[in-house]
Amino acid sequence: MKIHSDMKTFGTKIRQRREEKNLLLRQVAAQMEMDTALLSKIERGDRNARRAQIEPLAAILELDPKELLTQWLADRVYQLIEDEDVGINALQEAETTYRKSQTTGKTS
Amino acid sequence: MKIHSDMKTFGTKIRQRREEKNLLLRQVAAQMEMDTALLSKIERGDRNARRAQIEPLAAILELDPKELLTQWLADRVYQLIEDEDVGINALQEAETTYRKSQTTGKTS
DNA sequence: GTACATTAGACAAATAATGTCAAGTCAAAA
DNA sequence: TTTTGACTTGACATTATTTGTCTAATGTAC
Repeated sequence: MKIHSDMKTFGTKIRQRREEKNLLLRQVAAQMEMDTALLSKIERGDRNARRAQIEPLAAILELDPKELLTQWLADRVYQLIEDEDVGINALQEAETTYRKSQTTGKTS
Repeated sequence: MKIHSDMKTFGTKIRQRREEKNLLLRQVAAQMEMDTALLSKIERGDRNARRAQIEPLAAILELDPKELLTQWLADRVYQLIEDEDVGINALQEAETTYRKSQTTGKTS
């Protein structure tokens, strides 16, 4: 699952922050009500956190939730395209679509 | 699942092409060895095709497989970010990561 | 050595995606 | 106005993927 040693910005970000705050995996995991092993995997990038776990995590680590979410989403997007050679084209196509949807303000 | 009436470029693309070629759903579906109903859903954008179905489809419809794949990927990327307001930021982050991975040429 | 933090791996549980079927709509032909 | 054919819908079954758990490692400091 991990591709580049330096690729997982989400995991490294939260690990870095956890260490800054001198917290142990098990402490954070407990607050998140998750298994320590799982959090370890998330930090190391061989599992993804779930969408619903982002905000709680940001709160515990005192990180900006939007930034963290961005990072998490970026990882997932990247995982989707990483081994396709038309990856960038797809990204740009998606971006166009997204921008359109924003300006037309459609929600559902 | 469908958000904007004009959003699903993959589905509309293949439907358009199928109609150009005057093929029936069941004809294409048969060649793809899939249920007609499923193909219908895919064309209408309420199901995604699988990755492995893209090339066969492109062949049947005589579409450029890379373009079709791009479209398919773009849809999936879009689906991932569509209801997040940091969507664009994530896309750009992902793009940066992707470009880096390309230049360093890492594969696994 | 023991103790503690983290990691790895196998497996289980949960969730999501994909596929199937039968019944439905709709339009055009008969 | 029935029938036919193409397509669609929705409920459900199947399969695949993701997420979570447990136990046993590894590594490091004491």
